[in-house]
Amino acid sequence: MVTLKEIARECNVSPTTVSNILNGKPKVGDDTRQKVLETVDKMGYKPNYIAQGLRRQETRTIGIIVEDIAQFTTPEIVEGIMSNGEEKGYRTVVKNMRLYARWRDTWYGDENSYHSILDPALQELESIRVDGIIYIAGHARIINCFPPNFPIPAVMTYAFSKNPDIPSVVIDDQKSAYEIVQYLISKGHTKIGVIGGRKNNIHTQQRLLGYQKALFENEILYNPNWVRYAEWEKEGALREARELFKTEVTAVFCMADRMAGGAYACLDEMGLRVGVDIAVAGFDNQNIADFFLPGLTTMALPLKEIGDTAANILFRKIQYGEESAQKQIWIPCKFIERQSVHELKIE
Amino acid sequence: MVTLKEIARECNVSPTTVSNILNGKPKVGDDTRQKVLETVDKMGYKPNYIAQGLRRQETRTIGIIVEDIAQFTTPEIVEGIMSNGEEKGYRTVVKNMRLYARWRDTWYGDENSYHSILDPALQELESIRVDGIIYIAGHARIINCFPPNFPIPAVMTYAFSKNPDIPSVVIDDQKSAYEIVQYLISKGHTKIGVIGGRKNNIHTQQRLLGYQKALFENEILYNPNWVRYAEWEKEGALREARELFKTEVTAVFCMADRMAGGAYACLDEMGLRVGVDIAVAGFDNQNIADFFLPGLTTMALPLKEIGDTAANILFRKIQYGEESAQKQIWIPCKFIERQSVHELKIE
DNA sequence: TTTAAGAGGTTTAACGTTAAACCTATCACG
DNA sequence: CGTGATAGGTTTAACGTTAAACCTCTTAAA
Repeated sequence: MVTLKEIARECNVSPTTVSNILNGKPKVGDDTRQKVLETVDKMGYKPNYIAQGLRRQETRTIGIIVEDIAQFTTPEIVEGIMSNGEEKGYRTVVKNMRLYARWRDTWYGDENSYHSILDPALQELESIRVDGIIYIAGHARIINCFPPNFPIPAVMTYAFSKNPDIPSVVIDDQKSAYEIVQYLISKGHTKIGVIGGRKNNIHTQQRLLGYQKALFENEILYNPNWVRYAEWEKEGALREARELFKTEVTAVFCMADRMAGGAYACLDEMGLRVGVDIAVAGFDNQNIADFFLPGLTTMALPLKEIGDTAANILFRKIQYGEESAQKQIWIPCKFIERQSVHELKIE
Repeated sequence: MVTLKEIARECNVSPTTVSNILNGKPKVGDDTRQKVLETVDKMGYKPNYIAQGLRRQETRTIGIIVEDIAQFTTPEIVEGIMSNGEEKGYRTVVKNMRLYARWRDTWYGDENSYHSILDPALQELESIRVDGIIYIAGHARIINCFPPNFPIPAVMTYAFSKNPDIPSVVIDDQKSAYEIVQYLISKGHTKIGVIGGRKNNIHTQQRLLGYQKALFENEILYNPNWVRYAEWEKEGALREARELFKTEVTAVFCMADRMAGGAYACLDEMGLRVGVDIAVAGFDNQNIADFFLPGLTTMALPLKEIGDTAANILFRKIQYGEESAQKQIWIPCKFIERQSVHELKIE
């Protein structure tokens, strides 16, 4: 590979001059500049970022740690970070922990095995000397990821950090659930079932709060028998839906589109029609939602915005040392209306 | 950050000795080794990969260029590459070109604007001094990506390279299409429609060949009126399905699950039932397929395997300079049976 | 007793770039 | 005519690591 020195020798100038020209420093003659630029082009010189990084003591690289790159929420957050970083001249390195691939059902294994995956990843990002780190959680909860006094600027997304110094950018579960349940109520539904995710999961809890708040504000009594839990999966939701639809509910709020799939399947079994006999609302706007028949009304996760916001916070910290005042940023989801919720006729 | 020198001073040995210990070189005394390792641990030393890379002239990093990280085929290929690379001690850097985000409908813009995106990405990977590059195409075709005599070992996936020196790992469209059409025929269908992707796209062409081959082997006449094209999207497929189902076809082979969604929607409009009145087969096994009602019978793309295979070829080249004998590797898809294809009753 | 072969290191230089300090010729101005 | 400023450079050293060459002491064998 061609180096600065070779360009310098070819042009009879010092390497420093070549470096100055390529970095737009002043104090270079016009003809020298032109000759050097021509030679750079001719010899196909590519700056060596490794050497630059060593000398400048900054890599202009940020690390992204991802619990699972194949998890449907991840790529769009990554995209949000990358397109923000690109504007500011930063590269990105993605480390994939592949948690789901490793522990499909338990998701985080125990704390020890989680750290046996995480620590090498963190180690490596430190060794690459990234200027900052963004962590993308997969199936959120509170994560004990960055140790106290972690030396590299870092931001958590899609989950909260146990280390309170680390800012978190998360979706506003409660508000979003509140909104979609309000919508169900506005369509005349009052007997509204819920199929939630894992029972003690923070998302499930928050969305349940939003549901309760909407009921409360409309003076609808909360009925715990209509609230069921299904581990975020279609099969579980199918199982729970079979029980739920034995009651008099006219609508169901599923906390994931995947689980709405279970509700659809159940209603299909029963010979009932979604959006005619029973209303179904989802959550996520996962790409599957558009393929349901009828289309699934749901809340779209603001994934790109999460990535973008996290990147903004990180870069403010990297570039100006600015600590984010607000440690927890809640981003609202966006309501997507399709055809799975009908107006309830008043008898 | 702690450096080798500081560890060395602390232990009263030379930096070389510390380096030797950390790199498992022989010729170090047991007590020196132990003292150094303890100090490394105590002072929290993290090797500086930047400096290592400069000195060793290898970065143990491979670059992945991705047309679109949010494209559903991409993350799993990336995962395949990463998990292979990780085993061999290689890091990965992902460059996202975001082609789809930029040119939603045209996909590649013209050759010039494509290169105005690609070239900086390639440049950058050269500047990082990656040891090798894998390109992941999004919406495949033949791609003019790596120039002749490109100095870094490279592999193309999901599409062919115009540069014949670059090995390509692609799915075996023809064989896979052949298989699924054979399956339709085995269920008694002979009047089989097709909804293809873009007309001149290489995938469409190859899958059409597979379709024709299956017909031919079963002595079924090819009827061009039953073959329609829909730009890989649901809406187009819905439009084409409305025409197609005016004919006497009893089954349709859709070249993408998304397009099968259009066929389902059309049959729903017509009050016909998938897997009872009309059989539908898809292609991709995109995550949506499992949510169709009834579940969509389709061919699963071997995405992880593509990534894994590409990485193997690349590492053979990087580590042993071994040129891949076979420049084009075809990986077959896997048949996934669900309920969208029924046995045709003989009248 | 001499020699050879290790064990257990150390010293030096280099990877490619650039910050900081330094040098020289030219020109304007009091 | 001397001084200072400026344009247009050059030289040196350093970023953190490691390959290669070198050194010294001990031990065993001839």
